[in-house]
Amino acid sequence: MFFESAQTAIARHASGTITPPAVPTLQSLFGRQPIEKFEAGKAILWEGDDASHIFEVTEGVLRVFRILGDGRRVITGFLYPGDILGVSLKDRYLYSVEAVTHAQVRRFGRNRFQEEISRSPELRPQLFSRLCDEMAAAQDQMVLLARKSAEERVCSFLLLTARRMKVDRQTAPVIEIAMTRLDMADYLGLTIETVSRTMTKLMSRGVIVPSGRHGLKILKFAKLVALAGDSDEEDKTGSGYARQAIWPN
Amino acid sequence: MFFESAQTAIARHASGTITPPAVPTLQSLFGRQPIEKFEAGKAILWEGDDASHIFEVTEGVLRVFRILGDGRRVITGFLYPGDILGVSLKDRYLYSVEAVTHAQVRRFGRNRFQEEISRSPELRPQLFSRLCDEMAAAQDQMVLLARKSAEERVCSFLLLTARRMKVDRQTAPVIEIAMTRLDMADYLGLTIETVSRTMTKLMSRGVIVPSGRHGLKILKFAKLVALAGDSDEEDKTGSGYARQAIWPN
DNA sequence: CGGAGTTTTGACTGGAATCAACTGCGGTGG
DNA sequence: CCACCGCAGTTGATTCCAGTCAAAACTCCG
Repeated sequence: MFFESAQTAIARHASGTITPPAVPTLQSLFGRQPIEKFEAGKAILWEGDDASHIFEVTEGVLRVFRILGDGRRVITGFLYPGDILGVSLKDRYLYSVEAVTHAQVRRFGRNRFQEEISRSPELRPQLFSRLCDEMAAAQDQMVLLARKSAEERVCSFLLLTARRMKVDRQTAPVIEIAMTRLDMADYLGLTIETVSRTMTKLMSRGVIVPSGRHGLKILKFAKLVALAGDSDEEDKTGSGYARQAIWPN
Repeated sequence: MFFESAQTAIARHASGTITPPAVPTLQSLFGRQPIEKFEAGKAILWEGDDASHIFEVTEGVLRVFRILGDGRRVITGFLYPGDILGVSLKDRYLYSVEAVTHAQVRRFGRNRFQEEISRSPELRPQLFSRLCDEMAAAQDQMVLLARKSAEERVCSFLLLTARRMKVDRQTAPVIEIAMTRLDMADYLGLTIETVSRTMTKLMSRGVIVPSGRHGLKILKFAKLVALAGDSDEEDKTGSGYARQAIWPN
């Protein structure tokens, strides 16, 4: 599977003897870069900054967001280990990025990154594929924000989180919600009160139950899917999600 | 300017003697393809279809949309002449596209398109640039849908339309609203009634006035900008918008 | 234990949705 | 030519979902 193999390559690099992987992956580019650590709440980059670097998340969760003039915040996405940050860029970053939890990233100069990309016919389709995934996620989010109710939004978010953690839906999966209610609200276009109320309702209906500090056990997966609203969508959980890259060399 | 020069290349191709442009552009790829016409309301492609072609819009306006299981529709964007359609794709289209007005497109096989892209170091950065523009637009839209009021949404839409028509803001520009209230509503995450009421209010305040069948004259441009809500944003009207492509060969 | 930040809960409000009636316009055919 | 129809758009009355305001409860630390 695409993501797995990339992760494995990283792991090899991080631990022992460093040998270039047989097929270069986007992540393998970052393998030799030093790890940078950020505590929760610290900024990795700011909207409007000179877009000088590309980042790979190696640990933790990040939030990507923009702020309206009067302080309204919109979180456009969360980043997890294995995600790459700053790929879709102009000459300045389009958004700010902060650590939600303690987090680690590797950094790669943009010019060098672009050289590598233009040199390598293996890397290019991977990069295209990433951008397309990002676009697909953005469109899902537009659908959510434009037409879904509060409950549908929260359920969609829980399912998205479950998907990112690659849980299998059979065994009452436990997901970790690393972010605060405020982060969730700013991601879902709601208020913290509405998020809280909706979560409470889902718990009282036995769809989910708390599980430890930030954990949530999904008791009724099918119910959650139904409540998420996009009934026509294919099943995106599991291996079907990581499709072959369609872009040629 | 980036877009202008591309358009000019197309125009040359369409009219007389066909000579390859000095620097190939994405649009010049489409120059020799036959023109296909669609009447208003007809579908160009459907979500889930085999993503076999890339399109260039040469005339008219298209809507890009997705449908929730129960019929709710979300328009994720509109396409104007010069826009390219189907670039950000997996093996299946992520959305449906219909003609809003009578429209014309040129079609290019995806495999051939990908060959051309991977062969040409001039074309690749242009394609990346397109994808990045698309991402930027998607993020603006997420901000709009997540946090803006009905009035801010409508004003943002009018400004976006003005920008796409490259009007200059000094001379009380007239914009053409080709789409119906329903299209606007499904794009802005509102209902037709709310769109209608908001437009009426803007007219009664003298911000805009009707101008012919589908035309709107913007009388108070600065007011419209203020009402659009994103006060921190830079001025995107005019030449500053078409930046240099940042991607190298 | 205390205090700050986060989350929950409750009462109330408000902006947009809904439901419904009406207007205006363009096309069509008697 | 104009009466009629259908559709897009407007306007009004009412509803309702999520926002706002406020206070209490919980959690994590030092």
